[in-house]
This record gives sequence, structure tokens and C-alpha cells, in this order.
Amino acid sequence: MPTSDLHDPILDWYDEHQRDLPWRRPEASPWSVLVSELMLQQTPVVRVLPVHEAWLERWPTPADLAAEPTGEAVRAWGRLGYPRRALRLHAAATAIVAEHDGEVPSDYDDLLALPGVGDYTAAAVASFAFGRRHVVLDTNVRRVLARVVGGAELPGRSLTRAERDAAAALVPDDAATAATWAVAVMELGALVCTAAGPRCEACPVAERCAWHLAGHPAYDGPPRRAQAWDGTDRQCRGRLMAVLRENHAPVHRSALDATWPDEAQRTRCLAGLVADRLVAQVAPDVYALP
DNA sequence: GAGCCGTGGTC
DNA sequence: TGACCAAGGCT
Repeated sequence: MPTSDLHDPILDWYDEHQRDLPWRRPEASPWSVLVSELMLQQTPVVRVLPVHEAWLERWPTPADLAAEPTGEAVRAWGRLGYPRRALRLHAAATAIVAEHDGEVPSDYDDLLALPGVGDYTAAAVASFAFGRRHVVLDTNVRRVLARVVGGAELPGRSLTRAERDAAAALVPDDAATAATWAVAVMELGALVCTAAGPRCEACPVAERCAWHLAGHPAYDGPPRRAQAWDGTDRQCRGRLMAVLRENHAPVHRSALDATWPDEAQRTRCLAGLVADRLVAQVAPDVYALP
């Protein structure tokens, strides 16, 4: 199948159905795009929107954030989850000031070197903020291509070389078009070609989709184990972090003890948070955000 | 490469 | 109701 057959329908669909998101507007700075990408890692758009707006209002440039203690970034992160991302974003801002004169770099390798920026985020920022041509492969794109090209309901657990090659072969030659293509396929995955309950009747390429044409065969790959939650260290760490976020003054250990019944686990998690630099011990039995 | 890292919404 | 999942990265 000529891969270009997919371009026009998806680009036209995006032109008509794209969401108006702050980091997509013409006036959005590369910093705004970078902040959005860190926040959107494993976190839905609707929860990111208010935090992103407040973040850019408070820290309009990387230098503004780098000038603050890391704990302020962790507090402003709020309940987005995975608070180490706040630490990484602060560290990225510091590196941007130190190594790039305060300007978010446009080069993929420079972006990849920043804390919290992996292959996806580097490609996304280079593409969305600077119009560069890259293979932007996130979970949405992987799912869309698995269905349209691969005829499978869901992609495999790990990204394969063949999968990356297939995605690369679909990227339009022109850089500006490639950048729009990247965001368009992601948007299609987010709004139509969703993991559960895809709306094939609204899909611009349903009649070219291998999975749709095959009658929606069910996923038959290796089982995807569900994340445990109740009683895990992650839940315990979340409780501890919530207390420290809510208190602007340092808190005594007794206030933390009340949040989790298992003392051994609680102590271990607190030590882990300190080791991760998400929590600072400011005195014996007294803790605060760093 | 598998395991770990938060949080809250959805069907 | 609860399992699944949401623009990943790091070790």
C-alpha cells in the first residue's frame, strides 16, 4: 500500500478536528512545549491544562524556574503524579541556562541530553516547537500504526526496530508537513483510535485500516500485567508527598506517621524520597520539600 | 529488558 | 466494582 495514501486523510482530519491546546498555539514558546511534554508523560491532557497554565505564568522562561528551589517545582507540580518529573524539569531548566544561554535547544541530541527528556520527548519538542522532521513515536502513534499498518489491536510491549522503521517510512519528506503529521497521528490516537472503544466510524482511514478490515481481531500478544496499587511503595510515597506539599512549613515525623500504618514501609519510603531528593530532612525528625 | 515511579478517570 | 489506562524515562 502506498503509504502516502494515509497522509491527506489524516492531515485533513487533523485540520478539522484538532483540539485548541495552549502549547499548540502559534505564540507558544519552546519552553511551553517542553513543559507540556514533561507534564503529559503518562498524564491526561485535562489534568495537565491548569497546572501548565499556572506554571508558565509563574515561570515564563527556563531561567525563572532555575532560579527557584527544586521544592517549589515539586509543590507546583501538584497532583500530576510522578513528581520526579518536576525535579527533572527543574534540572532541565538549569541545564538550559547553563549550557544553552537560557534558550530551549532545537537540536534533537541537545534535547535528548536534558534530564527527563528521552527519545519521544526530544523528537516531540524538536518537531512541535521547531518544525524539525523526526519520528515521533508515543503510545498513541504506536497504537494507530499497529492497527492501520499492522492489523493488530495493540502494539507489543516493547518498541521493535521493525516498528520504528515502519513509522519512519511514513514520515513525510517535507519538515513542516512531517511536524504536522506527527501531531496529527497522535491526535487521531487520542481522540478516535483510542485503546478502549475506538470510534472507527469517525476515522478518516478506517477503510484503509488493516485491523478494521480484518474485523477487529482481539489482542493476542503477551499479557500486559496491570499495575498493582494498594499497599505499594508508590501509594505510600504519594501519601507522604501529599502531606509535604500541603504544608508550607517543615513537618514533624509524627505528621507523616499518621498517613501510613506500616511503620517499616513508611520509614523505607521516606528514606527513598530523601534519597531521590524529593524530600529534605531539615532537622532530626523534621522534613520539608527541598 | 523488566521493574519502578503517582494520580485519577473511565467503561 | 475494579481492571485498565494516560503525549515516558531511568536504572
